[in-house]
Amino acid sequence: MVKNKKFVEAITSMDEDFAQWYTDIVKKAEMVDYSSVKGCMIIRPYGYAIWENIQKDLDARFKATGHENVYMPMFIPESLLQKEKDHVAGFAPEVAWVTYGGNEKLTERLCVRPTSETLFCEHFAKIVQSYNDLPKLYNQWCSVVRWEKTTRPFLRSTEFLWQEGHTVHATPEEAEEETIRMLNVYAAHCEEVLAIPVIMGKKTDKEKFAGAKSTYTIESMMHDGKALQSGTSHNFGDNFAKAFDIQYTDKNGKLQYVHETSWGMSTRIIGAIIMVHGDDSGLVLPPKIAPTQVVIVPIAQHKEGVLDVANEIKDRISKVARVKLDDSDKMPGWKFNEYEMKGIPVRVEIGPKDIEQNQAVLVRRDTREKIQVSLDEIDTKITDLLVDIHNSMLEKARTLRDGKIHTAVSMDELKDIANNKPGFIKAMWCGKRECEEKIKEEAGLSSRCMPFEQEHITDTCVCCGEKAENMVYWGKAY
RNA sequence: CUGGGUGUAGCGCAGAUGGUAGCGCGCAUGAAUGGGGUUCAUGAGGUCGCAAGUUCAAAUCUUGUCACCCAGACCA
Repeated sequence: MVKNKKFVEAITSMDEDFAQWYTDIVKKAEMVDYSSVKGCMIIRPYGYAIWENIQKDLDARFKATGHENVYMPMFIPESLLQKEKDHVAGFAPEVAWVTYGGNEKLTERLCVRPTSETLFCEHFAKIVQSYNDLPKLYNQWCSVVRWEKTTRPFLRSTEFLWQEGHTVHATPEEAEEETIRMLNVYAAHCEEVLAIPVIMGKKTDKEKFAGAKSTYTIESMMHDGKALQSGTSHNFGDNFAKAFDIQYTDKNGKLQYVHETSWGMSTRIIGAIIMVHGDDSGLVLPPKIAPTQVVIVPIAQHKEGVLDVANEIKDRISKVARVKLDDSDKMPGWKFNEYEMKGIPVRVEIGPKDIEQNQAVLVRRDTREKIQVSLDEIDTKITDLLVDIHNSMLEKARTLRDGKIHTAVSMDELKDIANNKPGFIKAMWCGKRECEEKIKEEAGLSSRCMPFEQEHITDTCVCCGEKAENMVYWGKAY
């Protein structure tokens, strides 16, 4: 293969090797670096700035729905973790343990939180006594540790950043309402901010969270057709309340168990942003979370007046967008490639020829379309363009995804599609775990969710032929 | 955890049968150039992942170990 030496920094084509393409992007867009601890990633300023923007939006949505932020310890005593049996069984295999404090061996080992249900439960048990204390709507931003066997930047790392919401309610109805409310918050965030279309639905029992009564999910599809669980919301019912003895006195003076929920979204979503929107030139960032929304590249900047005009328009654009002016001594072509790699939504080119005509060239990252605009209206044009870019990114992602959703009515068809066409497969399911496991084994597909928007494909289960209960999205997942 | 691959300068790589390390890009300085990774000159930068072992001598051979990549299994 002939490699042009000028393009040594170029990334692997996504069609050639999607996994390698992903790795190239996270490294070359300077989002992460590897650390010396297995599976742990260093989130570099550019990656972290994206996370901060995600945080800002989500946090506002949480507050708007009445939630308060708290912070729990990162250590959980073994005995506390043990209290809910399904929960321990689910997490124990991937937990990191602290056994020494200084030089002294601990009498009880502490686990580094893989999630904080148990800590919240212990706390809720103390602070909830009466129906007047309910609901408690808490959230925390923190990192958690899960000793995963296979790790990849953002998608699955040993330590990762996330938020976990934990709420307790007086009634099952309120808990269910909260669970769905937060799922909707996630879906809205994904579509309105990240331009990622999602499928909302319920997890099967096999796939639900350890200790939950039911788990709801938003599933998104990556460019290679694989699924990424992008956020989950769990209704615990009174499972944890019983294990941790979280009771309150109701209006009638009777003791009742609380009903609890938890919901989370993590830095994993950054992996989705990369794999949903990215292309062979690098990242394509949704404008709302792009650390820099507009980059100005002056052309022939040493020439009289160019930088003055560039600075002038920068000041004006800064009132409507996060803007950066690159007046470094690199070549314009170098800058073009660099900022495409970084996924900056809009590039402004301004050179002597433009200045003569009182104009600038806008180039949108998603379509690469070049637009000439008068300097007089550059700020309003950019405002509109950022909105337009968001909308067309969402539309494009939706179209791509829908083109990769197939339907199967028989096991043979299911296997055939699984082997030959990347994407999701809609198929009917009887609800039995055996069938789900058989589909995993024979077709390599896991159930992604039972979507809220059900379709009737056939009357019978794609696997066993017995009466079907639900339409399920099946797919290969990250 | 299973199978395959990789580890030599910031990045990408070359170093046959052991003899003490090289190329391209990048970086620094200067000059020209500037609308898609521009050019020339000069220069800096490496205990060859780590640890033992064999040897007069190890990037090279042996063993161990750590990390990363890929495919699976496991799993938010």
